[in-house]
Amino acid sequence: MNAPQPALELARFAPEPAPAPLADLVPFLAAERDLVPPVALTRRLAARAAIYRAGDTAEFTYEMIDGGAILWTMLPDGRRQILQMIGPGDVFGFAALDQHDATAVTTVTSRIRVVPIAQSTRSMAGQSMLLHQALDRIHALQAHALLLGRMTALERVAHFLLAAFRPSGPTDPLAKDDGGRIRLFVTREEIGDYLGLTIETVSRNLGKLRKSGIIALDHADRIRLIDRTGLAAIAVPAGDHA
Amino acid sequence: MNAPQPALELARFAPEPAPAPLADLVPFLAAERDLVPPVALTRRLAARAAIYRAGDTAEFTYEMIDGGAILWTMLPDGRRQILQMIGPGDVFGFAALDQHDATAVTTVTSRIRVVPIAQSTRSMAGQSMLLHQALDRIHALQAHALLLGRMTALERVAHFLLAAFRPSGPTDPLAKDDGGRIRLFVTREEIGDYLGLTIETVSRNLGKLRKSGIIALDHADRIRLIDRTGLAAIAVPAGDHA
DNA sequence: CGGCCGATTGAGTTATGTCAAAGCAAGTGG
DNA sequence: CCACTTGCTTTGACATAACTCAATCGGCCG
Repeated sequence: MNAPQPALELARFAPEPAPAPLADLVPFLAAERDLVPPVALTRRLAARAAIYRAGDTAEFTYEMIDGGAILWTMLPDGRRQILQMIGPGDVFGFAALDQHDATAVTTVTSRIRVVPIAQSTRSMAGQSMLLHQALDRIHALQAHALLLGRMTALERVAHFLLAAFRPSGPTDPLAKDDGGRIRLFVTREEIGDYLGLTIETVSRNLGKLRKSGIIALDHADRIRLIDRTGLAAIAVPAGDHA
Repeated sequence: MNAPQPALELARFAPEPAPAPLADLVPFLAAERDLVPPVALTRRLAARAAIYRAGDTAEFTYEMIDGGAILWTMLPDGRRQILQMIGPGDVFGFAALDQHDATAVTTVTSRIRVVPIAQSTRSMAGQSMLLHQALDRIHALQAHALLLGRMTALERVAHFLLAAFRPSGPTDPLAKDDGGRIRLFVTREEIGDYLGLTIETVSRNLGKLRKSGIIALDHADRIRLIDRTGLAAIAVPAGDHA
């Protein structure tokens, strides 16, 4: 469980030519950000592009129009925890009002609306919106803490799948195809880093769900949901508690 | 790792005579909450008293004046995850604007300031305060996700101790005595449920830190910090990452 | 003093991690 | 168009950290 090979880790997580964070791509905003309200613009990003990185000054909030991204923190030795899978409709980047404490990277080609933070915090409506977003985030993080601290690998994977099969509501990092079949836009490693597991454990437990007839894996990233009730039963283990 | 004995769990977590949530103790606030600003009052609670429970209507925010509390969620089968250890200065109870998604219980005799939510959200200053509190919470929950998902038992215990030995800043569930010696107000079980470990693992790793001369355990709940640097080195494993 | 509750310690089990070898698609260059 | 490379996934064999079960210890309170 301890320190992996640094060189390898570095190669894996540092997008090689180190693409400039989005904030750098829109420096002109710095001048405009104190002007009239609707100062916001939409940018298109390629897959695996950094939106911002831990340590960057937090100057903007972002809204995922379409596409997907992941948000993560990591330990100095490279162990990584993915904190959120960002999908259409999600607002992010407001975690701290000074410096980002995590890194956000797209998983697929995405369109993102960029809004200066100052603009959001100025109006009552903006503040209220941010507060609601923040409370949602707290709720989700608390649920995730329960998952990371107290659930088995199988339960975690079931949870992930259940979220993935939600009818394309906000916060899914994947697009739903036709009836019940989805395409995953995240690798096993990302699923593992989200669930606090290794890729092998993720793979084995997906296999277990396949063998028990709850899902079908047409291909590594094409999954069909066969037995939603069964999946839900695993995700939320019934207990005779009051 | 699965479902423990329900009867036992129930007995452990349900404060026997089921004390009324704080909200019930101050029903008169319901009438006053729309009046002039400084409608807020301080209440004193005994140790192990419920402040609110998951499912209760969220009508108030709370500020711990002095004392301590823990905040938790649990699975239907009784597995519990403690989400926060609340100490003097901490504001809590605002996690959702409709229903509480967690349960808050004092660990020691406490004084708590109770403020109607409506009052906090009305003014710009109140909203701004809540937003800041929420962002702090997000930051802490993200750090905790990294701990739960990616750290070893020893690292988790080291983290907990480091937080416990912080100079009585907000968010410690324990009071500092004299130089470097603290008294813990939480049981091993609570530490375990906070760190995603069992009591035995907590105990063994405290023992390990004791044997390596980093802390001294005068008594189960009296700890002396001998080597802060050593403790910090364990909590944040050095890595040669960029 | 005796009982009780929490903590510690020991012994054995197991879920998950680690290391390593294939397997499989998709892409690339000859 | 095919052989090769590449990157991700799957599967197997093995190691181990953490859990489980159980006994003992140690304050504390009546």
